[in-house]
Amino acid sequence: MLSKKTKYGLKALTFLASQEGRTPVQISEIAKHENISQKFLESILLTLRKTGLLGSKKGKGGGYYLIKEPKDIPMTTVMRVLEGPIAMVPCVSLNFYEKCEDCPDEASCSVHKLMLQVRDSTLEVFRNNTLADLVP
Amino acid sequence: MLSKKTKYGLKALTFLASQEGRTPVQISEIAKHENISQKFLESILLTLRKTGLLGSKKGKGGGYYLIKEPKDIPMTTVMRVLEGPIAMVPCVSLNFYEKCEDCPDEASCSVHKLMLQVRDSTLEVFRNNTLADLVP
DNA sequence: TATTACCCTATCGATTTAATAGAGTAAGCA
DNA sequence: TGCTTACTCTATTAAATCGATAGGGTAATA
Repeated sequence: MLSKKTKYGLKALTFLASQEGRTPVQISEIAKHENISQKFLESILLTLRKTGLLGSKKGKGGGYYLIKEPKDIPMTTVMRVLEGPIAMVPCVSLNFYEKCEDCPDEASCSVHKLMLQVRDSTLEVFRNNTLADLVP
Repeated sequence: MLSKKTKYGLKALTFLASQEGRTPVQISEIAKHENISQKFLESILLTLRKTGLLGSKKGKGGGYYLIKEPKDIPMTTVMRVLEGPIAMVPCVSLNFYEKCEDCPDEASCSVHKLMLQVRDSTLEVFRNNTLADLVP
């Protein structure tokens, strides 16, 4: 299940991408427009800034803005920052790999085999979509 | 993230599918072979029986067994029983649809659009795999 | 009729999630 | 300079979920 954090994050990014220029947008404006708890959104935007997806400006006329062009922001990046691993199981994750405790042999694991396919097909979707594709 | 319940359920089903005949297999044997907590596995197998995927036999020589042939058990069915919705968001779920509380218009929702693609690609994987395909 | 093994309910600790509160700090403007 | 605005950070919390465990009940078979 997609977390609210990811959902809100995606909506906020899309909203920023839909702006005319790249002038800072206040948190309160984003929160209001997307029906998001402002305080919760604050922490999400902070994460996105720390990862280098967003920039921020303090003081009057401040807010958050996109650093790169929407078409240069692939969904793989966004999803990994917000949701974490794209794979449904750590043992098939590219960026967050972990061995299963149970499961003596990965190669002969039925779950592994299936989830590998799911990961690849999901990954393809995210690779084929940039932030620009999400803007209505 | 895939729940342990689903993971264990898949492993148990695969193990049953790999058996020679369709004679009942004891819970304890499955649990031991797959490194699963026996009590936890009990509840999982119970679910699978109630859904009609497994049959059970009590008493000496009892246990669980597959009712249908592995090749006639699509992964879509198994995943929906064990994991629930295949979609990452209720508003794009075929079998567990729910409207988002926020989000005034589904058609223009960026998250909706993206998650629809993910659902379709994941669904295709599950439709192309039956239990028989999981057996090593 | 005794044993085996499935069946069911209840509980529990740990973790995660979503949200809230409140204080702190930097930037811009008069 | 001083005030306002708006981002920044820490801490807390309520609720939900997950994974696991315990223990007794019951039906079927040898």
